[in-house]
Amino acid sequence: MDFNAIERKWQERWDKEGTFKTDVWDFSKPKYYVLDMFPYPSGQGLHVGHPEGYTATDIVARMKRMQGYNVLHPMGFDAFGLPAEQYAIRTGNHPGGFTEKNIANYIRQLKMLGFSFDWDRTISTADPKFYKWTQWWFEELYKDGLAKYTETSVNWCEGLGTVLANDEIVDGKSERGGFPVVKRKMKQWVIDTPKYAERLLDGLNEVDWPNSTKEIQRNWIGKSQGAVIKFEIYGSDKTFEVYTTRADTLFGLSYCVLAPEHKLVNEITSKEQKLAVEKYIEECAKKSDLERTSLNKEKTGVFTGSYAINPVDGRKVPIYIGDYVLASYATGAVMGVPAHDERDFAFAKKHNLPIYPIIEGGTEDTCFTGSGKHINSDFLNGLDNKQAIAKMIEWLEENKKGHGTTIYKLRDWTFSRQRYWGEPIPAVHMEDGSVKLVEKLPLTLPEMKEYKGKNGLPPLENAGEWTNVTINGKKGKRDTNTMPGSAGSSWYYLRYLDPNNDKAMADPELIRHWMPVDLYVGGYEHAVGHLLYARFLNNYLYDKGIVPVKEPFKKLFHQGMILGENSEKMSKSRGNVVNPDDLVRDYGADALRMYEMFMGALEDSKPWNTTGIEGIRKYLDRVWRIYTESGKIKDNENKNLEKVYHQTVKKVAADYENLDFNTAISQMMIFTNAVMKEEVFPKEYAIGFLKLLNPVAPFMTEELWEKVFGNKKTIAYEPWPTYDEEKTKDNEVELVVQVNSKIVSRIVAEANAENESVLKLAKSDSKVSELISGKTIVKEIVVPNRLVNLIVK
RNA sequence: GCCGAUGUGGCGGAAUGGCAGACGCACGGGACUUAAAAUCCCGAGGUGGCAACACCGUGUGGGUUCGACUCCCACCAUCGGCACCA
Repeated sequence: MDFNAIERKWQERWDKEGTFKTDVWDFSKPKYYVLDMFPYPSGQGLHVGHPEGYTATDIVARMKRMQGYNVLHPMGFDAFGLPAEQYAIRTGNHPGGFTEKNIANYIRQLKMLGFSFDWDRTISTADPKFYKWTQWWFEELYKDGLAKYTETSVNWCEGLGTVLANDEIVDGKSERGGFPVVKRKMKQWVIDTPKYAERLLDGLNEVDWPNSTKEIQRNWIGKSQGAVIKFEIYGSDKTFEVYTTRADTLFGLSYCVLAPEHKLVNEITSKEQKLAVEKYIEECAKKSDLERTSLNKEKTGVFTGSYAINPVDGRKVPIYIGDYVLASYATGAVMGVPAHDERDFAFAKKHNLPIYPIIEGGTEDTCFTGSGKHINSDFLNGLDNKQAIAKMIEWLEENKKGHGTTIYKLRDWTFSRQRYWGEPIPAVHMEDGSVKLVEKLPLTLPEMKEYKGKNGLPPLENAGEWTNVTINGKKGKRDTNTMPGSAGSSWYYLRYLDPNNDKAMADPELIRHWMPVDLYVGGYEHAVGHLLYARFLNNYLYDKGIVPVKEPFKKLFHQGMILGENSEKMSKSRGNVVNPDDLVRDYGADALRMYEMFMGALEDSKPWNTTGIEGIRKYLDRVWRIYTESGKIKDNENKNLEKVYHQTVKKVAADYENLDFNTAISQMMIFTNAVMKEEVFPKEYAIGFLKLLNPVAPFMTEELWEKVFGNKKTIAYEPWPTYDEEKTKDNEVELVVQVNSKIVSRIVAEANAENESVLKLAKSDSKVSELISGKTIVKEIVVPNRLVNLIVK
């Protein structure tokens, strides 16, 4: 069988006949929206990991079509990104051309692999028709006060010459390139995602997502309940606030620490300490995040010369600055209770500060973080931690010294990138310092002679006239930053519904009909970045009445990684990369799809094995021969195959639905193994099985559908086979008989027989009766159709 | 350190609390062939035994249960996430 020729034939046929075009306005059938995370079109083309997730969704899409759903199964390209920009810098060519070429190659490969995408709806985030609407929602966020242009402390990456968001940093280095990242103050566009923190947390309870992903998002949002406590400064009218989850330990206070960047530091530093404090601040500023965290476990700090007054007992305690306190979290100041907090303990030890135990179990020279009764704590004495926290917050609120509060770790979404190849931020900075939005969208990227930024400034600074704008006679300058990669990917799933609409993101009626996405499959690495931003934006669009649901992705699944044959991550340097083009040439797309689905559970990482795909190729050849050469397919019945056929129809559909493709394929193999033993393969079963196999191996099954059964129309919309539950079961079943939980025999009984008769049968078995004779039966256990267990003494 | 996941033959992996190892790969034997490949049939967790069969066996140690890969507790290992978040 010439699988290459067959696959080519059907690719062309599907293309020509528009087999997989979706009429999104056909509301007569139930909808099913099945989506893949769209790829960045790199110069290398697809790697074998891509077809894994794409085959999974394609199988579901194909089955759902046959089950009568109107299926939307689109594909597009996350086309802005660093490699294209670096290519442009290197060659002087526009990154757009490079990107388009890569997209064309991706489309070729995706068609080659037989994915049933509707190619009329494909999108590219770098297309002005698309990013017009990325810019549009940015402007809406600005109007609603959620996008802000402010001076903030940002993650600056010198190596990339740009600012990065928290999720783009791994171990204090940039995710791309691994360059060091430092904190820097810059005027930046940021989006107020923390405003949605609570809702983003709540929404996780509504969605069918992997637990671990939900947990990662919960940790990232980082909800914390505690109290803000207000401290007065001795001999001054200034105050500052600390945040603590352990308000109950206020009686154990021995000092306070402000972050080095805290705005009060200058004002409260005494003359004597000024030099030391300034030196310390300077040292901190120079350190990267990495140095400040991992290399600096020692709790450094400097005394400011000022004292705070403990609001609950009036005692004076010294105020320090120390970089273990983060300016960006909560109030940027903490209270030091060394007796009951490990970090405070380490700090106190280093700086010779007193330790006041206030919970039973604590001492003056240890750190006790457990629970216990409070002591030396006035009105808290005798209470446990939980009661004491509540009581203290009550006291603080009554005395106006503080209040209970909830805070989140989730930070603003840093939205400016100092790059060329991204969506231009549609804002103009006027001479008077105000910001005006660009009214006519899209604001397209200008052509450039030079794509590299100069002197640490964004490349668009060199765009000449493009940057200068006059609005109502007043001069201004365009924002020269571009948006992050996560901007376009935060809403692309809406655009597939209506990719050419120039009046809206998509027609409101279509959004109402098609959202949410029913199944979304993509890599685990997006567990926070993309998946959190998309949820944020969707929630926002929900508030604006644009989207009918808060959560955009009802069911989410992460495919695992395909490792090299040596169980290591595939990489050029390890020399263990396998290429989809080669595999399709040698084994066919059907075999590649089927093998990747058969390797193991979709979510697991699993090593590539060349003999494995050879085995699948042989299996497909065997199926081909059964249909074309065996002469077994006849109109006759064959009772021998009845049960296994109905079981197979049942199991395959259920497994596809649950994305358990490996066991679905096993079941299909069990079925064909049974067919191999028979002389007659009833035509009804042959057709049914072909339909079951079609989602996995679409090319070969289309060919057999035409060649063997003489059909002129595609199999893609043929009704999905049904099964008869009764016929999946045996009339007779074999039961295991145990005596004292040890298997001693097997009996054959009628299916669903009464327990009484099964027991009788079991006891009459010769081996069993031998073992139980002369003994007392203490207990009789019958598991219907499975087992009998007799406990004897 | 905290959170999450995983641990089963030579390998990839199956098993609503009920026959562990389905299905496949690799392997061994056989048929076909002058021969090889392909194909088809058969075998196979480990140990002992000619064999029937016996014993052992799902990371380790306990527990619940008539019965545990499955549930509970503790521990070990691997992977992923967060990490001075007060």
